Amino acid sequence: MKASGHSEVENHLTERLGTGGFRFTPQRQQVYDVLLQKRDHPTAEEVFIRAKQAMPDISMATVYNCLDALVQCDLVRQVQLERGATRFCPNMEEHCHYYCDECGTVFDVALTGNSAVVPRPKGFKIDHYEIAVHGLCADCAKKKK
Amino acid sequence: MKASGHSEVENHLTERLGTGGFRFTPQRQQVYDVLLQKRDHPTAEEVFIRAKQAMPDISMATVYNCLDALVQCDLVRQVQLERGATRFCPNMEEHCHYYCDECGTVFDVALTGNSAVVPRPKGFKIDHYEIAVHGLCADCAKKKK
DNA sequence: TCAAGATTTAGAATAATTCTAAATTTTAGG
DNA sequence: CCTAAAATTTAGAATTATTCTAAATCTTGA
Repeated sequence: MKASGHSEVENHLTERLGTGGFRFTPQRQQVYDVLLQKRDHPTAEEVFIRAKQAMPDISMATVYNCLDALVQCDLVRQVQLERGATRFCPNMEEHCHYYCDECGTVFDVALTGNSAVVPRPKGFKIDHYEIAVHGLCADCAKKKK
Repeated sequence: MKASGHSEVENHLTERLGTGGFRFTPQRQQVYDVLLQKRDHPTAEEVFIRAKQAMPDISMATVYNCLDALVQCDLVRQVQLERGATRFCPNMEEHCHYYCDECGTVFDVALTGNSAVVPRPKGFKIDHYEIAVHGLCADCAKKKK
């Protein structure tokens, strides 16, 4: 099932953009859609390629602009897992990223109540945190054995 | 007090390099020393600049080579906090990184027993994890208020 | 003492991101 | 509806970060 129908997601997007002082634009919607439609933590480059399918004239600079706007609106997270390109993730629930150092796959695992509580050092005002778990995914672990 | 005296750190370095299939070299020692001497999570560029003070002929490619070797030997961690340059950290204890989005300062906070337990998804073989906490450091939080 | 393999080096090449300036779009006010 | 101001988009240049390459140098073990 595709998250295609208008209204809900789109309203959310418009509202959040507005709150952040940004305008709604078709490009921002397109970029957000790309992230929602395939949640494989794409890089900006990959988002660009996918967005071009529906919007052939979109430019790389715009993709970065859109991604940055979405990040500032708390609709999308930036994820840094390795040297090189940043990835983007539209899942705003508390979760960790599991990264396979062998094949590069990334997946989310929700953080439930008791797991992962970070210390609160005096005076530091926490905005958010990112947990990246490195290792071998089930498939690669099996192959290596 | 500087961690200058030979033997201990140096032995550890030699041993770890050996285990990882690497040779001990003065450059690797120098790069490791730079990381130990000022634990402010420098980028490769910063390591390069500092290393050159004691070893003017060292090259950037060597700095990367040394950092990579140290990372593979579990003597150093790579830390990705923002878009852009990777940082390096010689603290191998379990800890989180607190990053001030305003001024860019980074500091470590040890993870004590009860804090931060990541889920163990079936089949995934965890190698290590990185926790990055974003927000405002005490100083910047104060100024903003 | 020598050959093989590892490491270093400078510089070129590539990749990722940011910047720039002009064109376009959108918005609010009249 | 019309217009000026502000935001956004665009292509391409510029910058930054990292990787690659090939030649020179250093180990190391036979």
